[in-house]
Amino acid sequence: MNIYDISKQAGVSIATVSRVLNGSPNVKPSTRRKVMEVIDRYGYTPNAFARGLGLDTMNSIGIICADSSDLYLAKAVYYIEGNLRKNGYNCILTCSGYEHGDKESALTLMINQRVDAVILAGSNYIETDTDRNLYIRNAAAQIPVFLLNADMDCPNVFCTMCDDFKATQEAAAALIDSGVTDILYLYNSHSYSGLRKLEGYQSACHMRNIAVSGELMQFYEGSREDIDGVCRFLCGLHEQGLSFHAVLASEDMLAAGAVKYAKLQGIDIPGDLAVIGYNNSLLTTCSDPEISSIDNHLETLCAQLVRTCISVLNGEDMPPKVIYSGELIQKGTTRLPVSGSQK
Amino acid sequence: MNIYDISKQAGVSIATVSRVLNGSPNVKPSTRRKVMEVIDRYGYTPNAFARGLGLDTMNSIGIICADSSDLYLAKAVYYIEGNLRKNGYNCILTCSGYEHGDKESALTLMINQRVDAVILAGSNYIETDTDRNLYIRNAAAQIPVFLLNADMDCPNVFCTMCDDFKATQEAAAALIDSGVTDILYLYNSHSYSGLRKLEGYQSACHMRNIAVSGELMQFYEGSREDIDGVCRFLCGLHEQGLSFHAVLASEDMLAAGAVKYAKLQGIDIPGDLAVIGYNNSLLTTCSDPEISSIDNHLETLCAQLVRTCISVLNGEDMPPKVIYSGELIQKGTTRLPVSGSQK
DNA sequence: TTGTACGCGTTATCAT
DNA sequence: ATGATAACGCGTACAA
Repeated sequence: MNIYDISKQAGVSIATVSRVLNGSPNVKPSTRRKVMEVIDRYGYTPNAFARGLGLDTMNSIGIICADSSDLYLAKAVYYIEGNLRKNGYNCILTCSGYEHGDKESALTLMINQRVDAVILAGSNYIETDTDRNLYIRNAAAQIPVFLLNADMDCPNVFCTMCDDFKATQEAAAALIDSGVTDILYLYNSHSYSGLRKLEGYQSACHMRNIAVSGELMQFYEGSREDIDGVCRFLCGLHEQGLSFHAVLASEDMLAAGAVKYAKLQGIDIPGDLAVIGYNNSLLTTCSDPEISSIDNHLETLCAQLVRTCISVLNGEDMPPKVIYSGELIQKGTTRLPVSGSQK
Repeated sequence: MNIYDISKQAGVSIATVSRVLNGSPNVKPSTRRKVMEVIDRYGYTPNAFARGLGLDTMNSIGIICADSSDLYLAKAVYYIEGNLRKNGYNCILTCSGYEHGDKESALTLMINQRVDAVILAGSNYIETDTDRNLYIRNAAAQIPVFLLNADMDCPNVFCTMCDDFKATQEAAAALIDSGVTDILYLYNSHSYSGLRKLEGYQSACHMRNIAVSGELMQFYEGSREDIDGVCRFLCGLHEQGLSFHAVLASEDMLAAGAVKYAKLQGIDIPGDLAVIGYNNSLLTTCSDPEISSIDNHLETLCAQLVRTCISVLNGEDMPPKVIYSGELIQKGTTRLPVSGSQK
């Protein structure tokens, strides 16, 4: 069934059918009824490909993330997809992994699919070496690009992010103010936001006149799912004689490992070891005690990102950057006087 | 830049350009080089919409799941997407939620997008009332439908699943054989696989001549993310005087709640309470002790599902059902003599 | 080996 | 208010 068949059955031209289909006001009500009746009878829906060819859009938007099964990214994809669909857009999903080349080819593929826009979810799409971000710049020359939790100055690139620097800085400062001077900063990503968090930690130390020791900034190389690995990693540090009375982690999963470590070593939480995670994910409530964590309001971020996206596609002038604040949610692994987000 | 522009620049016809583009052998090497050179120079890629219109496919497949941020479904989406992409297909993702009407409209939308096939991930797409599965039957009349973890007899519907009945039955039997006669079965879904698991539990009880008490089969109505809610729920049962020395849960999240409950009540795990979850997800390792859980080999399932999908699209004759076995992975919340999967 | 011409199913621009 | 017809850009019979 195509538009010709419908037009014949309804005794009108294809132009009229098209008008009915697209809600044009220039159709006599009786004609509209007649056509609609035929459309309904045959359950006709216009061919999306032909429509796409004519309009040069199929109303679809690409979502690229490293790994949609990652707790945090999964949430992001979910929120973004839902919001986009509410606005009449389809979502083409690609998991690019963390390798540079794969990220680049994922983006190319997406553009060749002729999506209206592309969303890069996760800070890992921006690297410190600006040359390696060139492929995003090139993409932005063709379609608008939206970054979640990453920062890039480039025409047609729009960033929606949480101020990870400030959030981490405040959390670290709160820990210090509570009397802990040896905070272990634990991270597992060199991404843009990974570095911002690290800087936040360092900044807090400087502000409080505490020497930033290299040993207290530990990078965990293991799998993003290996909580036990984190536990072992910390036990290793412990055995090497490294002393720390707080763990500030760039991800909840690392914090969960820290809690396990403390239990294994018989260290009291939060008495002898405070633990703060990041993302305020399901992991924080699964752990015992529940993990204090920085919430970066992902749902709000995603809603805002999609709002920006839709507006840009509608030709509106939009700010290239929107920055939200994070917030420390205290649970069982800290006992800090005030909420870390109130400066 | 379109194919006409390229053909002019290369001094050939569009047919030749098309042949080069699609790797036809009937092109003189020198001509091919000449055309390729122009294509590369302009970075030309064929218009996907026009291609789609002509070929009646854009090589895209719809993935529908209730909630892509759910720990289990997120994994499923990830595995499926990766495998499909390896085979040259794009994935259009939709989260339908758990409401019947929304599931139906999600499927309709997908079909109108003219995807080559649609994958329904999660057992919640098949309901016990067969009338409510009619929309899937209708969809299958148009494109092949692939179900992950659900069972349906219908032409053009292909099911890839784990034998949840058997896995649960074996786990329950193992618990009983270890001396526990009051196993609390905890579940939160009336989906197809949810019921199969419940039946597995009941079957094990029957096999071991244990009366199946309605009180020992508890449905948790709260949020899928509220581990604390589960904990409170169990505390409530405890206060009401319900006695149970094992919890068999249809999902890891419920099991995590059970572990919390035991700790709160000072109940020894696994001594006085054994706990078994389902899915063997990240939650099992976050908990302390780590949670024994039934692994239904999701990655294998997804790989198989995609294999079937690709084969069907290639016109091969494929079995409508493929059923794998689950496997009990013992961790800290049980101490059963042998692996539950070896009967 | 290469080129011509048509079909794919829309939307949009003209007339009428 | 309605109809005829030209794009849209590609793949592909068919012809050469």
